[in-house]
Amino acid sequence: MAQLISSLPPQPKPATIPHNHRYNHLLSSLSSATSLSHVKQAHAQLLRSGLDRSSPLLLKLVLSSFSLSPSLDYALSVFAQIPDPQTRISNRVLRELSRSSKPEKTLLVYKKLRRDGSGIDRFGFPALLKASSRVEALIEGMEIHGFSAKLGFDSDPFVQTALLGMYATCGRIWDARKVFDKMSHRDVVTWSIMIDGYCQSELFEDVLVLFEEMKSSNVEPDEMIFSTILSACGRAGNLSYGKAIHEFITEKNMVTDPYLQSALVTMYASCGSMELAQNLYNRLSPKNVVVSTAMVTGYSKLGKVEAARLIFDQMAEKDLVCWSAMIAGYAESEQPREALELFNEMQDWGIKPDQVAMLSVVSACAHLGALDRAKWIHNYVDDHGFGEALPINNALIDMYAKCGSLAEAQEVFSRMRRKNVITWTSIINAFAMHGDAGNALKLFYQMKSGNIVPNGVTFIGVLYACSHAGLVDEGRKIFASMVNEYGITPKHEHYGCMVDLLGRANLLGEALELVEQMPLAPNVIIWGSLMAACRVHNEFELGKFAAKRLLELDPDHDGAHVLLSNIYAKERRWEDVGKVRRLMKHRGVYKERGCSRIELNNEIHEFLMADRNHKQAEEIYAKLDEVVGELKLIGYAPNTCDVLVDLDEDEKMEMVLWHSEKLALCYGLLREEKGMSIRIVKNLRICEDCHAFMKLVSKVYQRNIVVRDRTRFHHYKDGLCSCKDYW
DNA sequence: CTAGGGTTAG
Repeated sequence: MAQLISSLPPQPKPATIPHNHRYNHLLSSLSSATSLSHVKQAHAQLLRSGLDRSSPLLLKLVLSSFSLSPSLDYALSVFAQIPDPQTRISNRVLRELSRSSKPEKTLLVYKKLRRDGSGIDRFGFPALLKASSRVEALIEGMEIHGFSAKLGFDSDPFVQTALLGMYATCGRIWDARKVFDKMSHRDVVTWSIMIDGYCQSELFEDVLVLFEEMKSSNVEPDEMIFSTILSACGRAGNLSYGKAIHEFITEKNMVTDPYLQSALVTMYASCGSMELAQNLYNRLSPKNVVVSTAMVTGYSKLGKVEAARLIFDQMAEKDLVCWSAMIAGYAESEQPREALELFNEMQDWGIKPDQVAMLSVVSACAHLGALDRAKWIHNYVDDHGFGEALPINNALIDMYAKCGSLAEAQEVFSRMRRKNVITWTSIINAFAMHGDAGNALKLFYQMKSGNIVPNGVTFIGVLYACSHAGLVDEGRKIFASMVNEYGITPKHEHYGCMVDLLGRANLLGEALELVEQMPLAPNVIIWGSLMAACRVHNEFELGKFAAKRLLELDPDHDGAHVLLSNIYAKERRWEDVGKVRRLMKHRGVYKERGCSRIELNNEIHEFLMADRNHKQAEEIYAKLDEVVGELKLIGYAPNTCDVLVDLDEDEKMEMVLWHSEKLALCYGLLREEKGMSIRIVKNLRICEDCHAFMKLVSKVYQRNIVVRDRTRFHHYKDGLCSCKDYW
């Protein structure tokens, strides 16, 4: 057919070809067109043949342009050339646009139609409203609502359902409900949008009530509405209702539906019960990719990444989504090396990452904290066309900051043409975690003057910065403005920052007052912050109180046990010390083993505490002896107060000296060129002794040392640390 | 000619 079209004479002779022949010919050309150039040729013929008012042909032309054009622009220009398009043509254009990748263009066409006074009927409104929902354009949606009412279409059930959906996706659940209540006829689709709206607004109780109402109004539930309900059960953590729905579905023989299978697995996983998910999964045969991926994600989110890997390895065919689920699983389970390894393996299989997969990879590298690897990934991002994507750039800022390079984080930030609240939050947080409160606050004010509205996450970074710089009044003001100016309800994290802020400034009474007055029940974060402040300021009584509250909530919290036993030791209450120790032994509480990484020549070296597995272990321990000797000359004495196990003082001293960050540091001293910074990433918080040790080494050996611990960065230079000894 | 509303895994 392509041959036929291109061999047509440029000027068909109208006189010799009958009208309906030309009509049929063009119609069949358009129907069989397989590329945009065919459509363009047919378009040209259409214009020449005098059939350019024939609406079936024009409709066919518009539809072919939409389905064959790589961009929507050609289709839109075809549409624009139609002098006075019939309503059914413009309806189709609205429909195509509203489902396209550029739904906002629907609203532009709407405005044009309104300007031209062209008709929009009850078939056009659902498309317009769908477009408004997709871009969350509430104002436009309401205007369209008004217009549809003026024309009397707001009593059409399809228009009403679309209105309902528009309000629900724009977060206006009560406006949605108003439309719903006015409807005289509701079918399963109506109920399903309404229920999904409640689910999106996290009104899970209402979801279940509504579902009961639906059943009693004799509307038969279908597969789709069950998957909506199941997701509500999962998000609400309502396992018993979820199970009931499962039984219901089983009775109706619907468990063969792949959508429902994955909805069930996701529901069980969100309720924390992978046993039930696995139970169901075992009975499925064959198992499709989607449900297997749901299993992988379910296990990963519960921290059972090995179980996830087992499912993953058993999958017969693997697509991009399941690869990225597994990569994200490792990235979020603190196994960034496995995540990056898997990413390489995925590429070996010839699977190209998309933006979502790329985000997991960037985040894995952020967890890893390896700067050279970060630069490699940044290059990869640019080379594979992700360099302009906003979410990717936001993740790059975070990655560079967590790999210790504020400069590169800033570089990414300043090159970005578009910035959103996440961009600003990321750069503010970057400065905050490096202890540069001045720049963090400067950026915060810059952001506000640029009319970017901060959200709850932004304030965590800003308050964190204030706390670590001792800016008490500034912090108080900002906390107040968060509540009063921005109407953000503080969460535990915010109160935790405030407790930290006050605690650091030795305003422990005020910190306690805040804890007692806050409307939330204090959790592990809050008591942990208070306890840490007490540790720094040697506030034994309050420290014991906070540690005990913490242990009530988390009986296995290692830090609280350590603090309690240390305080008892300082008070020479040996019996209590013994009690705590026995309790810990009984409960099997022990500190997560310290682990530090250092990257040298693109290779990542990992050290566990007291690790002798490294191939240069001998040299490293010799270097350690040398460094310790050197430091002792200027007054260093190992400080064993953070050592947890019950040992005599000499043994404790050895334990402290074998902390993983000291081993990594010595390896860095051996291998890293003079003048280069030594960068270490640690899984736990750095202990007092290692902190003092790093400071001294930075002075004696004239080295800049950068240590990332569990919560922040320490930059050591000339015997001082950027954290000013509070962390 | 015959158009419109709701789903699944990262």
